[in-house]
Amino acid sequence: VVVQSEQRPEDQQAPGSNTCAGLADDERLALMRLLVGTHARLTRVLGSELERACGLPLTWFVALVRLASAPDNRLTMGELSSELALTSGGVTRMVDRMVERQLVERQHCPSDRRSVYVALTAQGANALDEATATHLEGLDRHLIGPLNETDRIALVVALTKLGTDPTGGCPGG
Amino acid sequence: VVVQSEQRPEDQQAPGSNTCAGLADDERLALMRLLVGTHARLTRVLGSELERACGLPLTWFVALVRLASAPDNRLTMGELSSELALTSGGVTRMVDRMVERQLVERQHCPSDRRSVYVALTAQGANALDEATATHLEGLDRHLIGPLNETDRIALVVALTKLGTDPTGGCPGG
DNA sequence: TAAGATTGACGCCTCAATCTTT
DNA sequence: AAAGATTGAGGCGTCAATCTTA
Repeated sequence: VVVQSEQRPEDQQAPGSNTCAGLADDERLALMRLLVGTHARLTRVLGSELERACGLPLTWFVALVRLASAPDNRLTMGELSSELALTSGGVTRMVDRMVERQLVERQHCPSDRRSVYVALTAQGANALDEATATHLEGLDRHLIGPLNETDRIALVVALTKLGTDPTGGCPGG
Repeated sequence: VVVQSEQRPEDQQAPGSNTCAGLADDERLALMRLLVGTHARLTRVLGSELERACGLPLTWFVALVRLASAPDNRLTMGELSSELALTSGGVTRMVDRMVERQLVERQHCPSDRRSVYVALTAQGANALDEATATHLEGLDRHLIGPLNETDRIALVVALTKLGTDPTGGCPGG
């Protein structure tokens, strides 16, 4: 069921008028703005902290986590693409860079020779171990710390509902 | 006050072990993952809908909204940079592209000749008017629709607390 | 023909250096 | 010297075309 917000007077303006004076106060835009701003700030702070401490981009860390928790510590390119909300081409290039640093390696997939596995290396596992403490501490400080338990639970509930939106559009899924 | 999460057994593993088997279930990582995923999906869907319907990138729309609600429909580059969570260089290039499409124009700032105003043009105001209906409808469908009022309010509260984190790092602010 | 992955072209951002004005 | 804005170099992602295998 689609909830149609009640019509607001600001929504109806003569075309060519002084252009949406009250638009900045729109509740829907404000919420979106909040979400985008929070995401930007959080990824920026956590990313630079992790980069400084461990020389590891935040996106690589996420990829390493997914690989580490996958069966045999490996995933196909396509699976990784879904996990990271990246296009196929984007994953190819990210994996290229991670292979260069020997954090992961490509492996043939015997059951389907079109697919290629990307597998965690020992070096990748070590890097993940080292980075984990730093990142979890950053998460505690910037994401968990400012919220009480009620906030945190409500946030999970709301984001989960948004995540299961059937009209969604993921590149890799 | 920083809430220190209770120690989880998964956090302590022998170095060089099979590497963080339970890491994927960590509550903090899961919440961050949810936030990043929701942001990615939402900006992707709303962005492509707006682009298809009006030929306007989502980031431009946000910029136009900020300009439209500013005094005299204009902001300095630095102010716009803060509003959009973009670096100074990023804003320069974005404004370059918007000037090219005649949605905004640069104006000298008499009071401080180092600054330059970016001002909404009539054409920019029209583009904003046209895009607003599409975007608000998309917001209703993808952001407001899936949530009930309780969720929505809780989401605003939580994100606001995260936004006022004193340890934050904005490029333009 | 379709699916999985890669590649080339390109868009958009960041960082650091630079220029102008304060 | 410091602040506001711009520029060049470079990183990282998307899209569309391509190649290989099913």
